[in-house]
Amino acid sequence: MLLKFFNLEQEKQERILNAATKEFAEKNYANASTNEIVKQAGISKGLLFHYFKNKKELYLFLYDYYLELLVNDLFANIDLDEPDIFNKYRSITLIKFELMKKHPEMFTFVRLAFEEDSPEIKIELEKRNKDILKSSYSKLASSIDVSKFKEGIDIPKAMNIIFWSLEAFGYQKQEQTKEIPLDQLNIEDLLEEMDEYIEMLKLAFYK
Amino acid sequence: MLLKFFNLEQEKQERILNAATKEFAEKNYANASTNEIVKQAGISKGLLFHYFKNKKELYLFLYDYYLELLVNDLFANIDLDEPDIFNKYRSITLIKFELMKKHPEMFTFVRLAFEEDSPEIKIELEKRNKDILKSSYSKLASSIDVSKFKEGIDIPKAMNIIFWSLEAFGYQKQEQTKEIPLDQLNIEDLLEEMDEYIEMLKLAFYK
Amino acid sequence: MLLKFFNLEQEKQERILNAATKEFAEKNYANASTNEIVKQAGISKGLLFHYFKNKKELYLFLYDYYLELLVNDLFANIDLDEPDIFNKYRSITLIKFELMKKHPEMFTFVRLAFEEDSPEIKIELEKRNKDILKSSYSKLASSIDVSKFKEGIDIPKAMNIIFWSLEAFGYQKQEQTKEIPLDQLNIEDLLEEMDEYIEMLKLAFYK
Amino acid sequence: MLLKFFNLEQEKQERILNAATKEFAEKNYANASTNEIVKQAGISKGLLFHYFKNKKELYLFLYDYYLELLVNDLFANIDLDEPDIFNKYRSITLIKFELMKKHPEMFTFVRLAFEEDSPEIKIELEKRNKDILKSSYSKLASSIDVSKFKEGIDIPKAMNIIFWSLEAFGYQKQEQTKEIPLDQLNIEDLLEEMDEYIEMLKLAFYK
DNA sequence: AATGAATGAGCATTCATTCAT
DNA sequence: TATGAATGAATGCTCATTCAT
Repeated sequence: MLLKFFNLEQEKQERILNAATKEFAEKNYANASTNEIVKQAGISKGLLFHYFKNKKELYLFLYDYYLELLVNDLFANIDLDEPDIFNKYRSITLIKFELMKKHPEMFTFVRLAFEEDSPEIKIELEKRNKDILKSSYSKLASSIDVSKFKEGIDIPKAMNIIFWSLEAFGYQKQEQTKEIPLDQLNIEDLLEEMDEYIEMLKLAFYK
Repeated sequence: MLLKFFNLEQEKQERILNAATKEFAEKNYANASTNEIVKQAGISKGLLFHYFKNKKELYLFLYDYYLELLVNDLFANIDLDEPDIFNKYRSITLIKFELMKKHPEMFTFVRLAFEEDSPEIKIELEKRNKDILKSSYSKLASSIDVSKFKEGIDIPKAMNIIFWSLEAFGYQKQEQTKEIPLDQLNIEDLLEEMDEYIEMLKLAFYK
Repeated sequence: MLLKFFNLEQEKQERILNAATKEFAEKNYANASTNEIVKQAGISKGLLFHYFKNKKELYLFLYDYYLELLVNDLFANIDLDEPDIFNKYRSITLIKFELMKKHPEMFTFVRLAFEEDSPEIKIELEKRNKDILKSSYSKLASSIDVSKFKEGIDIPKAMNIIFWSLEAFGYQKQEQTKEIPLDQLNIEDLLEEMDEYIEMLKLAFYK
Repeated sequence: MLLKFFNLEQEKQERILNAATKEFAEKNYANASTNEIVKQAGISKGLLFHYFKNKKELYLFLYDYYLELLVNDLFANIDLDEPDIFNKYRSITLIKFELMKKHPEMFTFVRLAFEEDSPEIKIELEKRNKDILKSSYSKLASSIDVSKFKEGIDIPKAMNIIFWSLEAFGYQKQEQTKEIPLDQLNIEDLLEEMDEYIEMLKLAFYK
């Protein structure tokens, strides 16, 4: 059913995708207006609903589309066999910030999607996330060399602490840099601060 | 201007508050319908707007009302002079979960408020939060006995890791217990698991 | 039925009258809000409708009240026996402008009433005006010394031209002076210009 | 943006225009109900706002539409080079009454517009009128042959008197004929009476 | 006399979606 | 494939008026 959409000329596809992404990223699902989307995309009302049977499907299509893109980019750039969890997490963060710099609208869209409250959407989103996150997580956790951890430590819990701390650090930075124009975002500085946290966590949990 | 509302008979006040809280907690600000609220509260269209000049004021009233309630409850039940950061944080969590059990709708409302995207609301919310959070945080951090921390450790960073980890733990549990009927929520078990994390963090950062 | 109102303490009567006059003068009948009136008057919703059974009756009461006041003032200050139509009209204009200076709100109210479009009101207003205007006109026209007019002239028509011209002049001035603060209104200047028109009309129609 | 509207089938355009004109002419801007308009026009709520983004734009569209129509009709039927001010004014009046007979609702609408009090509208209307009236007036006054006026007379003032008197005459007649079914309006009689006024004014101001 | 809580029909406007062309 | 006219339920909100106290 969505093949139809991909048969459209590339350029029109992009206009539609960009317009929709922007609108959803600015307003969230419920507040976004299909009217605004078609206006921005320069297409007719009918056409949008020709390709996407309703607003919900359009939204979910975008979500799937970007999530795949994100995951692909992630796995393309990461060394899955990296045994050190800190190195691994460090590169994930690096990739994330670079993506954020390259595709800010997509990034905001996806982040907003995680906070989506509209009941119709929420359920669908959670379904998708459960699978994705579980499989991604296991891929990331798989090759970790647990022998580096101190003896007697509860390794899953330790990894949770590491994960939560670095995630929270990243989120905090994202919030702080929201006002800063993205092209001035200095990734070097970010990583430097992150490394200090990593050092502390290493000291805590590594032999 | 809001004194008017408090002069209403207790029972009607509650009906209105409950109906509004529920609606906002289920749908967020933009999606919530004042129509639905009055229907649920069993009052007329006009009455709602007699007491709250518009949807925004109603929402913000609820937010202020609950935030005060939350903060009061917190500071009434916490020992501010407790010098051990873990003990302190542990009791905060305990209070939070008990509040959640007692006033689940209020809790969801406030949590949702933090993720609110509607621009008109967001700004107002941020104004309120900046003050509240800053003052609350400083009250909580004030009496902490830093002499318990290992020599040479970056204490603010360590406290961040502690804060982030326990916060994330709480959040994760909240998510997991969302499906569970709240009256079956076993706080004992939660605390037990939390204590394991606390133990690990103590080992990591305390002398 | 309105006796009730006049039994109120003087000061409250005035507060109500002033508030209502101001509101109607600013917004016209349909747009005026009884809510705003009671707020301005510092009385309760119920009281207003205790004294005036509805908005319409309040409006019409004000109209009657002011029209009588206006007509009384006019006839108290004018020499009805003045035989020269120009002198007579000149003094009417003088009185009008002085009234306008003294009671601007009342004046605006009455002027607006003449342009009222709300169907319910319009009919009532027209009923009142027909009587008032007819009787006033005849009083004004009665003592006029027609012997001053040129022979062979159609006197009623000539008086129409005089009446229309001076009325239009007054209206035009009123429009022009709308922006000027009323206390700076220079009546001398107005009369001087008016006298030039009067001179031309005398030349045209008088012997 | 309004081209959309003109692409509608003629008949539906007219139904909408007529319904709106009638409603505004009967009730003025603030009191007119878009609900009533769509009901009268036999269209859906949404459609009206598909073509006119809000009530204000609809109103202003009608105003512009009719004013242009009026002005065009006027200038198409009037001899701009007619040097005699009375002849010129006489034909204007003739055209006006014929228009009134042909399009009574439009006429009432425009007349009412001049008395509009709603602030949002008033400003827009005044903007439009300032230009129109100025340019129209100058076109009408341009070719007047002032050599016909008596020596020593203040010509602008004389022209004011002429203008005011004939305008007032027209207005009075309009009021009087309001109750009369328009198709019985006898323009001949009107002109005859008008000519008597004209004769008096000529006698007064012409050599 | 005086209050102000309560009503509910009414308002303008928005919106996703359908469908004839 | 593409248009955009058309729908009508739903939205937040206002208002004059009533009525128990």
